[in-house]
This record gives sequence, structure tokens and C-alpha cells, in this order.
Amino acid sequence: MAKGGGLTLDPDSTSFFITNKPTVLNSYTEPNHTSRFKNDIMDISTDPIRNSGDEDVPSPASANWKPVIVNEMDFFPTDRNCSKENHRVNVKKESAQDVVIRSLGLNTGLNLTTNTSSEKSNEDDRTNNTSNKKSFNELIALQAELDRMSVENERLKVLLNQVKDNYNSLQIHFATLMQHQQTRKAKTGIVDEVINGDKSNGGLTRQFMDLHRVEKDEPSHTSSEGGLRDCSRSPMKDKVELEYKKQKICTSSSEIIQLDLDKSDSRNGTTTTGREDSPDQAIPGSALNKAPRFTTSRDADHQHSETLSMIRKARVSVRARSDGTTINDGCQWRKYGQKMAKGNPCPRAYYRCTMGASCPVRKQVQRCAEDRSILITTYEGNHNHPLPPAAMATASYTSAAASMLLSGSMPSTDALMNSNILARTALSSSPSFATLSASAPFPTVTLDLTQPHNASQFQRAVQGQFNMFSSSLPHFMSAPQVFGQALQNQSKYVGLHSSQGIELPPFASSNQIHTPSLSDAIGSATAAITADPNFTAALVAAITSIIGNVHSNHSGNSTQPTTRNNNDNN
DNA sequence: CGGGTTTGACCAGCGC
DNA sequence: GCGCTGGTCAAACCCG
Repeated sequence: MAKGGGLTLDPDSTSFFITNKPTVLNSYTEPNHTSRFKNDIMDISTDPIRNSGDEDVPSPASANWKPVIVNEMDFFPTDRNCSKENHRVNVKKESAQDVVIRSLGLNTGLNLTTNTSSEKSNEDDRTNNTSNKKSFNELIALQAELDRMSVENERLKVLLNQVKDNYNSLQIHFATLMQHQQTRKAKTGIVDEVINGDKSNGGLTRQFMDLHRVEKDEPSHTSSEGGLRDCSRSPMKDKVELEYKKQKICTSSSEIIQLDLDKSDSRNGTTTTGREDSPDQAIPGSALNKAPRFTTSRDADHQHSETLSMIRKARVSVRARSDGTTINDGCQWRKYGQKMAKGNPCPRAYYRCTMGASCPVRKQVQRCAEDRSILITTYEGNHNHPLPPAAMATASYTSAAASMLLSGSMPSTDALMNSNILARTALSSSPSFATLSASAPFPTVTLDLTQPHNASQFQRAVQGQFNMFSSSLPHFMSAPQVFGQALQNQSKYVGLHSSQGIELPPFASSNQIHTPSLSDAIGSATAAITADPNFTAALVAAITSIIGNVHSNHSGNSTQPTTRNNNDNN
């Protein structure tokens, strides 16, 4: 490009390159022309323009001819097709841009003239200044354009986030409406005792029922008055929709706490019925049994049974990559059936927990039709027996489902708040990580642990909530122990225990194992999470289990031993 | 022999 | 009412 060296301007990087050799300038730019000095500056002797006898350009042989030595520039090397006039030297002309720049008082600060000849310095400076000012204008324009694009980019980002939020909200709402339609057709004679029961506790729930009715489109709902609800409405749907309304309306923690407290009134627990498969025992250790009692026992019984039955049907589905027939969740299962499910060539296996005499917990295992390496495990119910620490994660799935799907049904304490926050944090941080489905037949929360992105995001969510939890964790379940147990579980998967220098029995109690520091645990958990999705599943459930424990401990109204409480003794 | 798995049958819910 | 589908049961079978 530059034959004799000099100064060039890289149009891409907008930086100047100074070469050693001065260049004899034999070209110039028309005042209003957008082209720049050409890089293919020729030697005067070989310049066809000069040889053309153009009278505007003095010949070297003439007395007036003075070679103009300036730095070679290449502002726009692609502009190689400009007319011959562009190559002429007319340093006495001043471009309009120069005038503008000078009138604006702009000082490029660029004095890149390498020519030391005093008699040519003025012309050199003028030529350099002209080109530099033009380039400076270009820089300013580019910078302005860059700034404008940045602003536009930010605006689009905000717009995208808004669209995503709206999409998620609509998705939840759509699922709710679908559930509503199905339940409305299915149920015809349900007497609304929930509403009646809420009359005794300030009517805050009523407000949401009314709000719900106001927002409903169906005339059958808008026409109802005086606390009577459409008989076709199922409590399940109401719970789901209430949660949806809550997420839309509540923007502060205090609001959420208040609402949760209100809901706890309508659902406080009673003693168990003793039926082995009763919902009460299906949710052992659930905070449902420990809520403050504000309503009559009849209402409480009814609402309690409804809610428990509802939660009994809530499911947690975990998608994780596994080569085995099932994921190692620490529980003992007995397969009692296998069916070919519609739409999936892989059979669905049915398992029942055998760790308890009449444990109601069951799970379904089926491989993903699209990706056979993904194992979809769906848990249902809660254990009614003590569980080893390694199985604590599994024991918590249904509680997590209740928290995420029916958080409005949970009696509220600050711990419950944490539970909701955790669920919402996971959901909000990565909508693709956990998805809620209120569609028939059962409300299901799906944890997708097949993507490392989701796992890491949830890990961050858990880590973010960790400090909040650690301050309220029960004394018998310190935060490091949580991760310790999780790490213990993980160690069985990937052999991390060897790195810890300890050997862990399969169901070793927490106080027998090495308790890592918080930072170590988090760090190890982070590494483990990214290494094994199964561990992420365990960690998810472990955290939610602790949340449940915290709540149970805070409520202090336990009427029966629970699975988690029993585990807490470890 | 006990515990777990397999597999065909049975039942209930739902849609047409 | 009928067929489809999901879920469960239980006898037969397998395995350590």
C-alpha cells in the first residue's frame, strides 16, 4: 500500500500509523469531495497525471513546482476509483469541512507532520490538518452512531425482557384457564366452603376471590355475589389462580407474607385420620399441620382435607440425564407396573416406595421420547417414615411441588417466604429451568436439569438464597450439613468423597460425616452441580426440604412426627 | 425362600 | 355405551 512510508489512517481501527519515510504527495482532494488521500500515491516521475501536462499541477521542471511532502494516508482504501482530479495537489484550497471544524473550534490535536523542512511546513500542516479533521469528523460520526446503537441495543434488551415476562405470565394464565375449563366440566356440585370458611379470617382471601371474579370473563363468575363462588370452580384451580394473581399483584415481600398468612388461616391442619393413605400422612412433616388455627375445626377439616388432597396430587417431574433405569435418589423402590404410554415408544415404569410399610410415595420413570438419554422421573406424595439423609432429597420433591405449585396454600412464615422466593427465584432466573403446569390431571412442576445452563442458574439462585436460609436454619440442620449431605450423595455418583479424604457410608448420618465449611461446600456444590445433573436434583430437593424443616420448626405447632423431623435428628 | 421384576388383566376416568 | 388411556393389581417368574 504505502510505497514510501509516511502516515496512514486505518479506516477500521481509526488509528494512525506513522511510517518512517516521508512521502511525496502528488494528490489532493477536492474541497467537497468525500474521498481521502489515496494510499497508492505515486512518485511524481511516474504519475500519469503529472505527465499529462495538466497546468494546475506544476511540473517539477518549472520554477514554481515544489514537492509537497506529507505523510501518506489511507482513509478509505476502497475508494480507488475517484477521478484524476482527486490526485491533484492543490494545497491552497480549503475544504468546507475544514471551515466547519475551525469555526467550531475543534482541535484534533494531531500534528503528525514528519517533514522538518521549514519552507514546506505550512503546506504540510494544512494538508495534514485537512485530512485529520476529516477523519476526526468521521470518528465523531462513528462514535455517535455507536452510542446510538448501544442505546438501541439496551432498549431492545428491555423490550425482550418484557416480552419474556409477558410470555411467562400468559403461559401460566393459559394453563390456569385450561385447568379451569376441565375442572368446571368435571365438577358440578361443589359447595364453596372455602369461601365461607374464609369469612372468619378477615376476608383477605375474599378479596382475591372477588378480584378473581372481576377479572374473569365468564358471566357465570361475574354474576356471583356475596361470597358465593361458582359451584363448578374447583379449589385446586382457585389455588392455582390465586397464586397466579399473587404473582401478578404482589410486588413486595410484605404483601406475599400477608397473603400467605391469610391462606394459612383457611387451611390450618388437624390431626391425622389414621388412614394410611390419607393425605395427612401423605404429607408428613408438612407445614400444613402446623399453621396457626383461626377457623373452626369443621371448616379447617374440610379445607385441610381439600388442600391435602390437592397437594397429594401435586407432582414434581425431574428431567435429568441418566444411563440407568432410574436415578439414584436414595430411596428404595419396588416396581409394580409398567405401561406403554401414548406418544412415547419408551415404556413407563411405576415404582412404589418400600422404605415404609405403607408409604404412599410413588414415582414414574420414563425416558424422554425425543432424547433417550434423558430420564423423566415424576414423584408423587410424601414419605410417612424416617428417611436416611441420602434419601432426604427424594422425600422433599412433593413438598417442593406443593411450595412451587401451591405456595398460596402453604401457611406462611418467613421460612415459607423463603420457600416461595426460592421457587420464584429459580423460575424467574431461568424460565426454562422450572416450568409450572396446572393442566390436568395433576399440577406438575418440572425441573429440567438436563442443561448445564439451568443447573448453574439454579445453583446461583440457591446460592443467592443460601445466606437468607442459613440465618434461620434450625440448629440441628446447619447449612453446611445440607451441602454436606448433598455432597455425600454426589460423592456416590462421581466419587468426590475421595477428594475429601473421607469415606462415607451410604446412609451415614450428618453428624458423622465431614462437615465442610460454607465456602467449601458451596464451591464443591458448584463444581458438583456442573458435573452431575443428578446432584442438582438432589440439591434442589435438599434445599426445599430444609425450607420445609425451617417452616415446621418455626410454626411450632406440630401434631405428629414427620419424615423430615425424623431426618432432622440425624 | 424372600424380595424384586415382569406382564397380562382389571378398573376408573374421560372423550366421542 | 364404547373405546382409549393411565394407573394399579397380582400371579408368574427371576435372582441372589
